[in-house]
Amino acid sequence: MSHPLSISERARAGLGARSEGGAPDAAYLDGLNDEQRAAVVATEGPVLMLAGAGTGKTRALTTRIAHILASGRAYPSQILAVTFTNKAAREMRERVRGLIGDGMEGMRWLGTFHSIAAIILRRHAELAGLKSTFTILDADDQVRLAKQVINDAGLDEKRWTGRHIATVIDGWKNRGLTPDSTPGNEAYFFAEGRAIELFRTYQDRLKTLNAADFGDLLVHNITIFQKYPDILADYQSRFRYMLVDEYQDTNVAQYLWLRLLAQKSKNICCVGDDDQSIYGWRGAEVENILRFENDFPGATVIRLERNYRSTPAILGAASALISANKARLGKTLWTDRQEGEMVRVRGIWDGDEEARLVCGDIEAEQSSGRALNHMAVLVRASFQMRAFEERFNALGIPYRVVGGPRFYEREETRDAIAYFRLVRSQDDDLAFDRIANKPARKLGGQSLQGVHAHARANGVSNMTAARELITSDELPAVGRNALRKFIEMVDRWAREAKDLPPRDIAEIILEESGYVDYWRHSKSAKADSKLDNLKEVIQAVSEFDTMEAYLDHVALVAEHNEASPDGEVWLMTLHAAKGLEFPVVFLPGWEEEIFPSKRAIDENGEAALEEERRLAYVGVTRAMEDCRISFAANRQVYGQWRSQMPSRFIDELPEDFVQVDSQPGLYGAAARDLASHSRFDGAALETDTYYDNPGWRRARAAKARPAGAPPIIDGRATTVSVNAPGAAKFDVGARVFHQKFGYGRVTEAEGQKLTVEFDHSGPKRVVDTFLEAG
DNA sequence: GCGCAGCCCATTTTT
DNA sequence: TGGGCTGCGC
Repeated sequence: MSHPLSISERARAGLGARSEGGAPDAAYLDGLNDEQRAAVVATEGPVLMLAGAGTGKTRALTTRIAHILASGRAYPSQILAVTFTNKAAREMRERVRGLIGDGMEGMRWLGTFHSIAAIILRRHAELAGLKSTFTILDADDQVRLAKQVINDAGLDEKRWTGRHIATVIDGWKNRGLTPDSTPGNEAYFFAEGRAIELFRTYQDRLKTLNAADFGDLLVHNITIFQKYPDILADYQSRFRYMLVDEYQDTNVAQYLWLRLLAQKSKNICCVGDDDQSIYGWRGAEVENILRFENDFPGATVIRLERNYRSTPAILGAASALISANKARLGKTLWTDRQEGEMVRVRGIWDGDEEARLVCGDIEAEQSSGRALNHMAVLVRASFQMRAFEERFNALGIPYRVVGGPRFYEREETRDAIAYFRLVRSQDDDLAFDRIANKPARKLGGQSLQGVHAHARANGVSNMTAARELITSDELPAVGRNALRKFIEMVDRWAREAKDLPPRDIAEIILEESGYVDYWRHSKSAKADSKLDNLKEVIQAVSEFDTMEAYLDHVALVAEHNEASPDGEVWLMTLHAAKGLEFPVVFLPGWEEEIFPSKRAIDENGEAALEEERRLAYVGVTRAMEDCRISFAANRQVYGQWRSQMPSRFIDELPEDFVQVDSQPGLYGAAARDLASHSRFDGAALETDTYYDNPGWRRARAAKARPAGAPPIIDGRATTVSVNAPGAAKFDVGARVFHQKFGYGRVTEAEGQKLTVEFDHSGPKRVVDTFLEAG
């Protein structure tokens, strides 16, 4: 393959004669700070741009692209710019367009890792044993396929779930492994030691289905690059400049892919923030960014540390928090802003109360003129959302949950797409299975089992098996006729698809298949919205020139632009909040076992704890003006009341930037007084600042600390001491009483934290201040 | 096919 | 606690 430089491409890019040397005084450099400017003009050789939260990294990145183009270093088609999300890709495209005007059509290598890898793989599909029309499977298909593989292997599907094996296989692919290169010892614990065998079967099945899953897109690329040096060389010389966004989130496969491509030009600029690496559990390797200077010798490292987003208190709190991590490159965010509120930390009696107070704050902000969409509630896990949703509904506060079930994951959209997939690629058994009898067309379990058995016995796809079966008498006449009709339909659509625009063919398929009628006649309450969604599908299809393009879009751009009205409070997980910013941010549920998540730590120990801490850092740095952290002393989790400890992250916040508004005595001597009330009036507590003054804090700390221990002197203490260590008031064996759990006996004491065997609710960990002598 | 009872489980989820 | 899945009975 050759890559002639088209003149029109140059013209579109607005390029004059190519000139060496940049134009450091060009207008687009105006308004950049020194570091940003350095990151823009350091075009040659490897560059690591360590860009802290809110430091204008996208601006630097897009200006860098503009600079490369404007200085004639490369044509748009010679720049590879990869992101993780479509949203980021879109934003980058728009912003580069804003800088250079036209010429963006030539920038065809700006996209997500997966979309770019898919383009490359389609060009060389046969080298990976696929046809260029291969289908891209989504996560759901992967699980279903994995399930089939487990069943075929005769393993117990309950013991080894499809999801489990799919996750294991995905993990290997994230590391760039194939069945041949996966170390044998890794499979030992999975599926009776047969995991690699399952991996191999899974890959064989994919080939038969003419399909690739997400991981394959990258792994096939890598395999092809390694096996065919001429192809690799071709891309190496094409991509003169490479830019990578969110480098801290790259997995091994992506790293290998980048390294192969960058070997020749070495002009690779990776942008990221090790402190915001929160996808380790999905295969992201923070080490990639930590190791950058070793991987790319002679690399220039540029730190963007000037923050344009947040107040000094927010930055101070975030910086102190993240400094507890060991595995980091180290950055210090600063701002020249002076003004701003302290970060507020509030300890609250229980989870419901927390939701009430947060929503009360939101209403108060709203009535003082703050727009609802300038506020966000960020939680660790989605189960925490319910309390807030209930409260929002009760108060009539409009809110928006980010990240719920997505358009392309809904049943009806997936069904519709399965029809399209089958028409395009009749080997797509997953699509076949999904819709062969949906709507019911008398293709019951018997007939389909017959199809499967025949397909497996002859090593052919379900469609092919079906074709063969209708000419034999292996199936009962009813099934045979149904199958024949089904095949005829699919064949007819496939013929029509050659001549008709995708929108028309989509409509024909959905109508003639009876799928639309299926929902029209459905008594389900959801039928109307399903029908609306099907219309949406057709609408979406009509925006594409070919069905192939639409299907790729669906697989790779699993998002759907839905109207996003203003005037709604945002409610989402911390993960979903990455990359966003809000004037006011609420961070509830900062309690041990919830945040940091117990499960994460159980699974991954210290590394997971650091990742949880990065998540906390991401949360705090989303706030522009006002950050309000809270924790509850009691919380219902899975229907059980639990006594909660404040998160260790609370203790890591610096006192200088934090104002504590704990409800009086939650973790101090007044706990019993407090506990004797049946409820707390949120409004009263909010104005109750009596307990929030240094004297009270000192008194509280003094009461809590063991006799003889030095007092905490105000101003000297470096952390917030809501959780000051102290001696337990009760000895092991003591009878105690707790407001929620009743009577019990102390079985273990560790500082103020006691384990109590309650007579009726079993063993619990509680803080001694909640207990009275029983 | 459907409806219901019982059972199990329960982070995060860019593509 | 509650949702999602399964298996059973019609």
